[in-house]
Amino acid sequence: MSDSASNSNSASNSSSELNTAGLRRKPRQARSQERVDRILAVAEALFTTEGYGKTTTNAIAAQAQVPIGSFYQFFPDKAAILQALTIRYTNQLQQYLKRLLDTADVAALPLPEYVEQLIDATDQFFTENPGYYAIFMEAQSTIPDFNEIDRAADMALIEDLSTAFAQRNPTLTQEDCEVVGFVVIKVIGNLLWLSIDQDPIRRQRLVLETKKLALSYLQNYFPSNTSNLDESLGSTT
Amino acid sequence: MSDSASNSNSASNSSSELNTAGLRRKPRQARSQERVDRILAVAEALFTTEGYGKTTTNAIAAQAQVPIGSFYQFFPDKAAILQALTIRYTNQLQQYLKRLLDTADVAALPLPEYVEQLIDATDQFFTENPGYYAIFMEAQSTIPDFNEIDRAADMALIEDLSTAFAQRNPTLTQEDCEVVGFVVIKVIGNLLWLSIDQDPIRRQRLVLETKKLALSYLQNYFPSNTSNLDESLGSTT
Amino acid sequence: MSDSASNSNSASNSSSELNTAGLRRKPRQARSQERVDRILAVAEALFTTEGYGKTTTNAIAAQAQVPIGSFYQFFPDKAAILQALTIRYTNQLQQYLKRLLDTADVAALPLPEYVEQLIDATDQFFTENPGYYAIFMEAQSTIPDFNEIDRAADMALIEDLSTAFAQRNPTLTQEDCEVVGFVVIKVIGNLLWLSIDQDPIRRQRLVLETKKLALSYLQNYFPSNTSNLDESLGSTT
Amino acid sequence: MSDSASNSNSASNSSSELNTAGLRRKPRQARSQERVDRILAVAEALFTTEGYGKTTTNAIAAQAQVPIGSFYQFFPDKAAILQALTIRYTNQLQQYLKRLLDTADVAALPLPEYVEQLIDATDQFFTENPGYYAIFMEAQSTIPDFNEIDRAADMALIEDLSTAFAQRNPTLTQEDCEVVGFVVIKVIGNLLWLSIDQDPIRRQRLVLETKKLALSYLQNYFPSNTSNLDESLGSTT
DNA sequence: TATGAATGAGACTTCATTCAT
DNA sequence: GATGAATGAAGTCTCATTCAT
Repeated sequence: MSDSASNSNSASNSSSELNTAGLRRKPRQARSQERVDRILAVAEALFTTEGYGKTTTNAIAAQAQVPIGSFYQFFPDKAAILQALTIRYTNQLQQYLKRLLDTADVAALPLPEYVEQLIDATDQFFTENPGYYAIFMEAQSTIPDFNEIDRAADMALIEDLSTAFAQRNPTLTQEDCEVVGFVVIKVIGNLLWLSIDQDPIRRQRLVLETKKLALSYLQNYFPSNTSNLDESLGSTT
Repeated sequence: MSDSASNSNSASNSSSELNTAGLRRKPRQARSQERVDRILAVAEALFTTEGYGKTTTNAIAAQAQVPIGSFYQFFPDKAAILQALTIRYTNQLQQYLKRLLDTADVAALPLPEYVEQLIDATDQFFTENPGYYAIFMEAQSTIPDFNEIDRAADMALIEDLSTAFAQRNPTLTQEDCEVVGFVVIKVIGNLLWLSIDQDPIRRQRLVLETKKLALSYLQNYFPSNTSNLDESLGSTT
Repeated sequence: MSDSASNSNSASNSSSELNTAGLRRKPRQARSQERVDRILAVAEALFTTEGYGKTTTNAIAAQAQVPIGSFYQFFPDKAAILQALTIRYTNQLQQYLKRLLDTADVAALPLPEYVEQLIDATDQFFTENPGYYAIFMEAQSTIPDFNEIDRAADMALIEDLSTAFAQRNPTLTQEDCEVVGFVVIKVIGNLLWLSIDQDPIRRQRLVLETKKLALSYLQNYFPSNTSNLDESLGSTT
Repeated sequence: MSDSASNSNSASNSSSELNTAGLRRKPRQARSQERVDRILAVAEALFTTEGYGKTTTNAIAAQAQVPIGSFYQFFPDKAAILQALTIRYTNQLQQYLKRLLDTADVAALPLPEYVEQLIDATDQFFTENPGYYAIFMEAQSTIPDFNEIDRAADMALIEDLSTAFAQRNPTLTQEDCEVVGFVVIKVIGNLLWLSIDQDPIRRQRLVLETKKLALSYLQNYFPSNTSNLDESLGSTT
């Protein structure tokens, strides 16, 4: 409470910026940030298990052990928390993939391996964050103009990918890179999310198909000498 | 199911069955059917423009000129109407595509043209039914176990596609056909829906990319001698 | 909806119209009307004793033994009940005075006696309806544009007076009559209301002064041969 | 109180005393006094435009650039500010009229001119302080026993008038003077306030009627040789 | 069967006031 | 003394659903 220093490492720093989006008041003090974090964590859980519509702000506040009045000091309304959650998620995924993509080895990987890494990473992220897509979709249908709000957050992610693409094939226009990045991100996200609640075997198959899909598509833009997909990705079980 | 000829004798039958899903009472009389139709039409409009959460059952009933009491004779609760809507939509899309796929000419088309037709048809359906995907997503996050409910409706659509695939390449297993059908349907749906509220130029580009994506992917399962995608699909404007 | 005839007598009509103002739904059934009446009665009491701000809609509904949901079926919001109350009051006062003024004897009375009757009647009305003015003032400061809303209701009252004036002195313009009516009504109302919570002696004096004031003023417009006010009104105690 | 010369030595004294009423702590320092003044100014504006009920203490404090914590060091609660405002207003009006009445020339004026000056001054005060009456009425219905609280403040004003009356007609008892003062003050206040939001022509007429009313009434207590009201007040435009 | 007035739990949100810093 | 984040009781109002007519 009275601890004077709490931010000597810059790691937590970036994470604290993430939660700032859509907030009414930027929580400067450590306790406030903890509260916001608790609120988001509880909200994520409730939205996922009960659904957005059936989750009440009072329930969120109560479970997060934050007075409802304080809740509304941080979030202007119920929808804001949904928005904060999606933005936080998008940023987390971006960080997650950025760490992967920025690794020199990965960037230099042949396309098939590259795709495999990308998709495995995304898959892992989804597994670790089961609420991601569900919350995304809820936001989609609940928040007016969500697409525009989201586009900004999404952009960072797509641009990272786009940059990697541009390095891999300098002849592509920026437009090309962005569109391809958009398609890849969205398709992977959709397919992996659909695979989540399937039985393990089918799930594994869907992940494999996702890789096949992405790779086949990307090869249009990154021609290589690898001609046999099955060889590079391994065959079906 | 795989019979290529669509029988004309039980035409009205299938259409009346469509709206039966999730209904409390099968409306036998013409007036009831009209009412159900009006309810669905109004609900579709309101869900799309206002969002599911902000649409009240009373508003739906009022606009559909159906007494609220009667409303609850057809639909057990608010969610049921969402379910009925998604099922109706899925069936409509299935009918829509079935009509296309069942045409002998189309089935015999080379893969690129086939894909093009499939995607253009889906795109058109989305354009004509702007609420489709939005309602789908709402159902996803609102109705518990929606995926399982939906899977049945989806199945018919996927099976149609699957059957077409089997005819095109008899060496594929049924499992393969179904998975590929699932992937194609979902990916096309997702991408086309994302393109809907984009500006025309970007939208056109996304449709093109969708075709590229689907074709590249399908060529893994339907090898042919067409090697140049751009030739077969035409280049960007 | 299907009731073909419902307005053969005009007597109860006017009384039922009174409470209709500002209502969300016109209560057609007897039970509904009773409820509205109970709500108004309870609200009047609570507004007077507790004040408008401290009176809750739930308290009103509870004391009136009307479910809060039903309450909001009749009144769109808390302010509407205030408005209904003021309009009802104005109408009641109008009815009250009209009955007096319409009496042939009264209309023919010399001005001093006429004024005396008018003020005594108003005083009695205020005594019988202690909430009148308080609620009026609350409405004044709570409802935006209340003055305009009120003006209509007020008009009837003023016009009755105005008509009586015109008969008494045909040389007056309508404009004159209305302004004088307005001044008399407002001044009497204000002064009598101020006298309500004073001790009896002072109160009686204030009523007397009110009569003196009104009479002196009116004599500007209705010259007569009565020259000594004290004679006609009696002298101070 | 009735001394005709207004002392110049304790000028700032009186002004600082004005805001002291109902305050928790007498602000000794200049900054505190500024703050109280700012609070009152902002509150007056907000109460007038938004209404008392919809104005929050936090909003007042924020707009007055006074920390909410400090706010509560000056005012025990929200109602206190309303009370302070009314008392300040009453004092201001008293000062305003006192300055007028204390002028030897005015006191010696014939009754019609005297009344005219009094009413014009009051009218001007209302015009310059548009929130006066509204805030008065709000206090009336919000603060319990406001009448008693107010009576003290009012008394000074009435006593000034009462004194002037006594000088004008020494045969009147003090009781008479006070009652007449009360009636005149209240009636003028009420009528002028009602005229404020009317169109200019009607407003002018109402001011004229107010003069006629007051003069007619006062002539009962101050008989003179002026017999024609219209001559002395001028005729309508 | 058809109707729509009635219901009331509970949703979201506000704001006067406090008190730890 | 000064500050403003924190508080939570309580307010207004909604709406899915029922059931008496």
